[in-house]
Amino acid sequence: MLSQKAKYALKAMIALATQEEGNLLQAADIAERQNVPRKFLELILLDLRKHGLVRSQRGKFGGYALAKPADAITFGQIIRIMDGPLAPIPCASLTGYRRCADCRDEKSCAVRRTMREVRDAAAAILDGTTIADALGAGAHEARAAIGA
Amino acid sequence: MLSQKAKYALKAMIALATQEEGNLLQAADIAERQNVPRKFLELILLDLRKHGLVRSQRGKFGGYALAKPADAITFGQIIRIMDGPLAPIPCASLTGYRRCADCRDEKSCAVRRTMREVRDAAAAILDGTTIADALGAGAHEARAAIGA
DNA sequence: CCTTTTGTCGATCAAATTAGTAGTGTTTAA
DNA sequence: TTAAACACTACTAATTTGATCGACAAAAGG
Repeated sequence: MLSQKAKYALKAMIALATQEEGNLLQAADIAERQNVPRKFLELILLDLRKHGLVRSQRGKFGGYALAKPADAITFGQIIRIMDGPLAPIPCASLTGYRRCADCRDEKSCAVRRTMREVRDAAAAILDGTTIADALGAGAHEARAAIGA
Repeated sequence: MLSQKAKYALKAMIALATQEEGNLLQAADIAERQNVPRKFLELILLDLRKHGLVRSQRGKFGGYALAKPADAITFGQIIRIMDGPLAPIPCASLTGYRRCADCRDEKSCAVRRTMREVRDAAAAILDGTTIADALGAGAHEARAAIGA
């Protein structure tokens, strides 16, 4: 399951992407537009900043902006920051591998094998969808259609 | 994330599938083989029985068996029973749809659209992989290769 | 310098979920 | 009738989730 936190983070990033280059958006603005608790959103933006996805400016007329072009930020990056690995189970994760305590033989584990397939499929979509794709309603589909 | 419960359920079903037709396997046996807490496993098997995936026999020499052929039971069925919908977010679920409280316009929500893609990809794999596939190490891949 | 506005950060918290455990009952075969 | 097995209910401890609060720091403007 995607946590509320990750969902809010995605929505916030999309909101930031609607701004033109260099224009700051304030937490309170984003919170109101996206219907998200303001203080909670601040924590999320802080976290995104610490991971280099947004930059912030303090003080009067401060706010947040994307730290990179919208087409260089993927859903996968954001979700991994907020919720951790994409894999349904740690033993099937590339970025956060952990052995199952109860596993007798990982090599022959059908659960692991199938969960790896699920992970790969999810990662292909989430690492292949950028914040820029999220802006135009049909952008990703269009991209997919031409095989990009 | 796949819960321990769902993981144990999958492992238990695979264990039951190794038995020949009509042969019962006891909870204690499965628990030991698969390294799963026995009492917890009993709850899981009970749940699987109530959903018609296993049958049980009480009393001495009782135990559990699959209620249907192994190739008629999918990972998706088992996971939905234990953990609920496959979709990462309720608004992207087919089997357990629920609107997001904070959503202004679902139709244009890029998060939802992308999570639906993820759901579809996961469902394709999990509803396409059966307990029978899990037995032979390469069964599913073989099946996939011939386009079945 | 002072005030206002805004991000930063630590602490705290209530509710839900997860991963079990315990114990009692009920059925069945020998 | 007894031992072995599933059935069912109840409980609980730990963790995670989804926040909220308040003090602090910085930046801009008068």
